Amino acid sequence: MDIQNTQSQMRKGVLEFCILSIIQQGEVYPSDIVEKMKLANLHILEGTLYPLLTRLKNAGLLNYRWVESISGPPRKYFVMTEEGKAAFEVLLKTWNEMTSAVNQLTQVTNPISTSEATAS
Amino acid sequence: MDIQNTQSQMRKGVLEFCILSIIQQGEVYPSDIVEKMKLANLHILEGTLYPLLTRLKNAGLLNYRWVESISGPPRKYFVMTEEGKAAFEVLLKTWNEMTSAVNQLTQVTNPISTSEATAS
DNA sequence: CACAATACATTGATTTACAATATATTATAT
DNA sequence: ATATAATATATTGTAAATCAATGTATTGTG
Repeated sequence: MDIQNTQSQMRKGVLEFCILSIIQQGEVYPSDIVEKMKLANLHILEGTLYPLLTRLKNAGLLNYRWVESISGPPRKYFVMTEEGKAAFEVLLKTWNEMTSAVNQLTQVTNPISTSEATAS
Repeated sequence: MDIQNTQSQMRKGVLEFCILSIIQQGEVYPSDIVEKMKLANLHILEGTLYPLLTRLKNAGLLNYRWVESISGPPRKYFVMTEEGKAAFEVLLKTWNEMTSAVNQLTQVTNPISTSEATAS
């Protein structure tokens, strides 16, 4: 167990969120996603991406259409479903709440003021 | 596969980071950690926490000392090693870089208002 | 001495990212 | 035509980690 492992875990946690976000911004095929993720320093491999896209498609969050390519086999271009857009909004809220909570937990200069810290 | 799964993944990714942060802020025993995580809406179970603390201890990031309790068996109070403090600084940097990247990727136009994050 | 409360710890199942490899399509060279 | 290279989708086997359930141990109380 080393730090790199923990860093890797951090990135894993947001993979689906980021990929949904990329697809929401416009139709893309898998290689586009790999490229955009790499630009954000969030590397993802094809062996990870294809099963993930299949899971999201089966869950009803994504759809795809075949598009002919001028230089190779046809590509699967992915788009968000309405359900996918709604799911992304929920995840965006979760992301903002979680980063806020983690920032409070990890970057406090004062002890956590738990005014509501009564028993469970 | 549903949204709750993805939300859960997000939280998993920052578990070790948050736990190191809690221990860095002061000696705690496992139940303290569970409680503090719950207050941050980042729930962790004992079956997850004990192996995780053992991993961090074996990796040289943590140490512990036994402390007698007035109402039950003795407790393991955990403290950071120097190596652990250094590792936490690295993870803090990773966290800030990653959140910045994800926020750019997801095109968050409004900064999170709850923290005074002016870092990096 | 039995029982409850507290605390540390392990086991088995499930999930999932990754590395390696497989399958399929198109264009180019010979 | 056929072989080869490039591009693209897809699967398999392995390893790591969380979780639910359960186990072990210590202390105090009736």
